[in-house]
Amino acid sequence: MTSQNAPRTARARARAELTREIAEEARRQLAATGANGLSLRAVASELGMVSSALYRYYPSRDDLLTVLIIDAYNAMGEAAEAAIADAGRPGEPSARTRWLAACHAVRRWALANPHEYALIYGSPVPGYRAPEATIGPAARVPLAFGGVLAAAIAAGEITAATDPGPDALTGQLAEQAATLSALLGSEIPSGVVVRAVVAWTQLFGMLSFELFGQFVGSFEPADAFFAHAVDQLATFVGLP
Amino acid sequence: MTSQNAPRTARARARAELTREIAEEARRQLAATGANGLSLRAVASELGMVSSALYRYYPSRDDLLTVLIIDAYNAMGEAAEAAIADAGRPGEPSARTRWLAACHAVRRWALANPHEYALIYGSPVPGYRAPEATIGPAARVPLAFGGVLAAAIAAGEITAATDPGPDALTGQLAEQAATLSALLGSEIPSGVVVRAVVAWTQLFGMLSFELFGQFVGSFEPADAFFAHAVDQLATFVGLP
DNA sequence: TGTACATCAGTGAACGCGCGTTCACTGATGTAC
DNA sequence: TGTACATCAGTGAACGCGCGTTCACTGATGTAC
Repeated sequence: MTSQNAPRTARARARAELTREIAEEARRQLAATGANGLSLRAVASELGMVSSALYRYYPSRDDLLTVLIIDAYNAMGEAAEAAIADAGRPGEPSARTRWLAACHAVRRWALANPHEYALIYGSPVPGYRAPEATIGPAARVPLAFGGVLAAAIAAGEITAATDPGPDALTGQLAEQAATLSALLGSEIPSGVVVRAVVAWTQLFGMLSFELFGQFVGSFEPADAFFAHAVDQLATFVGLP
Repeated sequence: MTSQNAPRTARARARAELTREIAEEARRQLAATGANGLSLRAVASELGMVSSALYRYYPSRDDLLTVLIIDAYNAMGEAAEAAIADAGRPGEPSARTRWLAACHAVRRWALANPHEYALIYGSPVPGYRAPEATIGPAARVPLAFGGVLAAAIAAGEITAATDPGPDALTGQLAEQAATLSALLGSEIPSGVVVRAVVAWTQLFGMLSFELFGQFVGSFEPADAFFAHAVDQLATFVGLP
């Protein structure tokens, strides 16, 4: 996002600032109306410009959307990472504490930014194809959870009872889990990796249901259910 | 959807038929382009009519959308119910077999109808407020799973080990679970109900990730992971 | 069975809207000598 | 330090598109007597 050096000239400074301001205004409109309500004309006029001027900064609407998507992934990733770091302060924090803190931080972020959540975890925007630049930021949350697990393994905090016979993996799945485990750069057993992915999908399943209205009439408000579920799944993953 | 009696006059017959054909054409376009690509003008012209003629059949675009949403919920519900019924043929089917059959049926339907899945489980259509008529159909899938559980309880197939101390529920959650249990009209323990909802959200979390592209680069194709996960969660729910 | 009237389906034109994107332009800012 | 030229930001008009919805209308279908 930032160029190689701090901008020297007034022109370059103005450009950097406006590039940021456009994205910020777009984010504001996204938060207010959702991805479909994001209009270049509205963004421009809010900034006191004419719509065609935006093309000096972003080559198309999709590029602006990409920036918002990347920012949303990064914001959620940061929220999870910060929660994990903060849970580590008082002397003896267990991996489970950090794991649960990350779950709650992800939910807090999602509830505070429902349209940005929908942008990255809802139905894909029609006609939009995510470029490769989104892959890295999208991986931050899973990597944060993976980091907690890796540390837990290193500290011997994962109970061996979590990957016995029933977790024996077949061909395709075993390969995928091994690849993912290697990606996390650690010695997390495949069985634990798969259970973690189960917990990860459950987490986002709950959030989508809560935000998209599937809990209306049953587990709404979902606070208690959420807390209970992440707790049970932390155990499921093997965090004591 | 159907009027009280079979239509007598030619006019009434034609009306019933066209009402259905409009919805069918709309469903076709939804499947091809997604909810945003659904245009009254396109539907009308595909049927050889002028767009304003649709207003004799549906008062607005939102009403047509509502029909599609209800149909999608019903289709998925039927798929689950049929799978459960079919899993009951050969003499001694366990509740677990039926549960797993329902999970796989839901996934099969979702993969075959990705845009309809996105319509009901993706981000809400902007500006659209779901009317009460969608509540019943939306409940079919959860009710189908609930029915499997209720039968399992009646047959003594749920292991008691699934709701011990750790499943003790706090105020809000206990109430919600009791309400839901009563709604299923059976004696399912609250702890089992909550675990079933966890499994339910996990199921749809997986599907959304698979369909919306979050598994790209890790658990894609997701067949093996899906099978493994629903198996583990059937155990988690307490189905032996 | 036949006629007079009411109901209803479908037409075609129009309203009013907003969108992303292109393009030739002017005037300010920056750079090289 | 001053001048000549190149770069770039922002303008304003326009293109071409498609959308949902309204409305006065005509002609066919149905109904009552």
